[in-house]
Amino acid sequence: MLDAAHVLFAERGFGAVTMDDVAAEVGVTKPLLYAYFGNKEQLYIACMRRAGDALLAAIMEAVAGAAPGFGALREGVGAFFGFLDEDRDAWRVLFDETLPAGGAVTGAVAQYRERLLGLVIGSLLERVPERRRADFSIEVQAFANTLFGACEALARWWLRSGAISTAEAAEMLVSTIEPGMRARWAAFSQEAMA
Amino acid sequence: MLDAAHVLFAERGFGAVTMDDVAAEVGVTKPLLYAYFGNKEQLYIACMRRAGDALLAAIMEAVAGAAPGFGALREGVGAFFGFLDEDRDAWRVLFDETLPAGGAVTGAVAQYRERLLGLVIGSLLERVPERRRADFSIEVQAFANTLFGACEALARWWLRSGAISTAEAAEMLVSTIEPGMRARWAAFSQEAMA
Amino acid sequence: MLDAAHVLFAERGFGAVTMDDVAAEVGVTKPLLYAYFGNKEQLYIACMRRAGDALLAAIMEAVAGAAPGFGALREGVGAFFGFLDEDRDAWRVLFDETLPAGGAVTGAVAQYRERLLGLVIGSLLERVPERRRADFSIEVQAFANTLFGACEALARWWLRSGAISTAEAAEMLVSTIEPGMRARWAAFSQEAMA
Amino acid sequence: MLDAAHVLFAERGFGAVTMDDVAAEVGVTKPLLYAYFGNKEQLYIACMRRAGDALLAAIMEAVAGAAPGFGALREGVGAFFGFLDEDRDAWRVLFDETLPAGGAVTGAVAQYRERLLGLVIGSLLERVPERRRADFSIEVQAFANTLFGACEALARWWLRSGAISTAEAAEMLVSTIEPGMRARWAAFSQEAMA
DNA sequence: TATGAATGAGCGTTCATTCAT
DNA sequence: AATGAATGAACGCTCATTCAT
Repeated sequence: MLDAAHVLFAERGFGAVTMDDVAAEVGVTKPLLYAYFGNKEQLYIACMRRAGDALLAAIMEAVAGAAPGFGALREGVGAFFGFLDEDRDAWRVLFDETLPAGGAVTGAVAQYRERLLGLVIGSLLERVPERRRADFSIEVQAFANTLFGACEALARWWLRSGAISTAEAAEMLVSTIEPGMRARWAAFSQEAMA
Repeated sequence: MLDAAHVLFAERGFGAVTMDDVAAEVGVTKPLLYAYFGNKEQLYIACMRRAGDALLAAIMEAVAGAAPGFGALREGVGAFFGFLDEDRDAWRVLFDETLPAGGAVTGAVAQYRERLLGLVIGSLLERVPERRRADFSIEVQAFANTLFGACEALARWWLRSGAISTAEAAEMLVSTIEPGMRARWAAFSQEAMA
Repeated sequence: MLDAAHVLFAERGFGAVTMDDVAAEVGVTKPLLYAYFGNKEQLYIACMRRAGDALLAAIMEAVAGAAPGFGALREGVGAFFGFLDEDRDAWRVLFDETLPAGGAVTGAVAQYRERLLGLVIGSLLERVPERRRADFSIEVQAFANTLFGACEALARWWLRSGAISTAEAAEMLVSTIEPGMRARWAAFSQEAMA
Repeated sequence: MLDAAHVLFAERGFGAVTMDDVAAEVGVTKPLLYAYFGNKEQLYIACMRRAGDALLAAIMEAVAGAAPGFGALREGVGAFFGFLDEDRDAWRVLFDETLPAGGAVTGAVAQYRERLLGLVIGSLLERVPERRRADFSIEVQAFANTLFGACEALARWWLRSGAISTAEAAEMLVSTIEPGMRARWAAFSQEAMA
C-alpha cells in the first residue's frame, strides 16, 4: 500500500499526485487511505520516512566504518550514491522539488536533511580543538550545505542522463573536493592551534 | 506590472501565488493579466526571463574578463553570488523549488540552466584539444552540474542564515573546489596529450 | 453501552458525535453498534427514550400527587426542573438543538414532547365542561406549547449560567405565570358556563 | 441571490442545504457564491443578519413608542409576532434549530439574541432604583430568557398549526404573563425601597 | 483598452454504513 | 458474538481561465 503511493510520488512528485490516483493505483478507495494515514501529507511523510531512515542508516554506517582523516567524506558520499543507485524512487521521494513550501511535509523532509547535515558537520568538527569549534562552526555549516547540494545536483543529473555509474559520480565529486578540503583543514588546524 | 508579480513570486513561490493575488497587488483585473501574458506560466516565465537574462549577462561578462586558467571559475562564481546579493528576489524567482514538475515554466527555467551550464562547460572544454573533447564531455557535464548545485545550495543556505557575506561564501566555495579541479585538469591534459 | 453513547451525545449533540466516537468510547467496534441499534438515529433514540421515559414518569408522578387547582402546574414544573438538576445529560439528550430537521430522531423526540404536552393539556382541560372543551382546545394547546418553551429556555439559561438553584428557577417561572392563568381560567369557566 | 439562499435555508435549515443547492437554486455556480460570501457560514450569516436587523428594528421601534408601565412588554411581544407574520422565512432563518453547535453562525445568532435580551432586560431594569439593580439583575436575566423562549415556542407552534392569528397568540402570551409580572414587580419595588 | 461577472474541473476530506470472516 | 477492512456518496472549497460589455 505504501509501495504504490511511493512509486506514484516518486514518478510525479507530491503535488501532481491526487489521493484518487493513489487509491486507484492501490486498488482501494480513498477513505481507506485516510483511515490508515490521516491525510495526504502524512501519507507522503510515511513514504518519505522509510526512504529517509534507509538513507540515514546507510550513511551512518558508512561513516562509522570509515578510515580516519577524510575517509568519512569518501564513504559518506559513496553511501549517498549507493543509495541512489539501489532505490531511485526512494531518493526521488526524499528529494522531491515540488513540495509545497511551508507544509508539514517540507518540515519533515527538512528534519532528515538536518540530521544528515548534523552528521557531516559533526564529523568535520570532531577534530577541531573543542574550544575553537564555535569559531569554525559557521564555515563548517556553509561547507556542509554546499556539499549536500553538490551531491543532490549530481544525483539529479545522473538520474536524467545515466551517463556514468554512480560510483564514478561519487569518485568524481570526492576527488574534486578533497584537495581543497585538505588545504582548508590545514588552515583550520593552524588557526586552532594559534 | 511585472515588478509586482516578481515580488510575489519571489516571496511565496509559483504555486502559492494565485492570479488573484497578482491582480490585486498590481491593481488591475485578471483579464488584463491574461491579455498581456496569456496564462500564469507565461507570466512567471516573463518574470523569470528578466532575472535569467541578468544573471546570464553578469556571469558572461565576468567570465569574459577573467584571467586565464581558473580565473573563469572564480569570476563566474563571484558573479553568481554578486547577483544573489544584489537582487535576492530575482534569484529566488530563478531558483524556485516549488515549480510544478513537467510544466512550461520548468522547461523555461531549464533552458537558462542549460545556457549557464553551457558557459561553464564551454570554458572548461576550451583548453582540451578539440579531437578529445568528446571523451571528456561527460565528465565535464557532470562536474558543471555539480558545481551549479553547489552554488545553489550555498546560496540557499546564505539566504536562510545570512551568516557571512556573499563574497566570503563565493571565496569559500572556489577555494574548496579549485585545488581538486587543478589536479583533475592536469589529468585531462595529460590524457588528452597521450 | 448506552451510557457511553449517552454521555457523548449529551456533551456534543447528535450531529457532532460520530459512530467512530461512540465505538471508541464504548470500547467495541462499529459493526457491533449497528448490530445492536441498527443505525445512528436509532442509537440516539435509544438513549433519548430512557431520558424521555424518566422525565415523563417524574412529571406524571408529580402531577398525579398534586393539590387540586393549579397544584399540577407547580408540581409539574418543579418535576421538570428537578429532573434537569438530577440528570443534566439526560435533559440535554432530550432537548438537543442540533437534531437534523425531519429525521427519525426529531420525530421520536416530538412524540415525547407530545405526550408531555398531552399531560399538561389534559390536566388543564379537565375542569372545563366536556361539551365546551373543543372550543378551548386551541388556546390550551397554544398555552401548553408556550409553557413548555418557557421551561426549556429557562433550563437552557440555567445550564449556561448556573446562577440560581433549579428550585428558584421553577418558583420564579410558576409565580410569574400563575396569576395570569388564574385570570384566564376564570374567563374560561365563565364562558364555559355561559 | 441572498433571497434564494434565504428561502432554502428557511425551508431546510443550515445543515440540510448544500452550497450546490444554493448555486443551483440561484442559477449560478458555486465559485460565484464563494466569491461573494466567502463560505457557507458567512452566506448564512448574511441572510440571518438581514432578518436579525429587521426584527431588532421592529422591536426597538415598538418598545420605544410603548406606553409606560408594561406597555413595552405588550408592544415588544406584538412586534415579535408581527415580524413572524410578515416574514416567516426570516424568522425561520433567525431561529433555525439545526445550527452546528459552536460555529461562527451560532455565535452570530447568539449576538442578536443577546441584543434582544439586552433590550428586554434594559427596559425591565429601568425602573429599579440604580443602586439596587445589581441585586435584581440575575432574576431579570432569568425572566428575560424565559420570556424569549416562550415567544419562540409559541411562534414555532403557530408555524406548525396556524390555528390562530399571530395577534391572538401575542395577546394570549402577554395576558398570561402580565399579572404575574405586575406582582413580581411590586415585590421588586418594595424591596428596592427597603 | 480594460472589466465585472462567471465557470469548469477538480481536490482533500468525512461519515454512516456494510461485507467477509 | 464480534471484528477488521472497506466503501458510496457527498461536501466545502479553490483556482486558472474566459465571456459579454
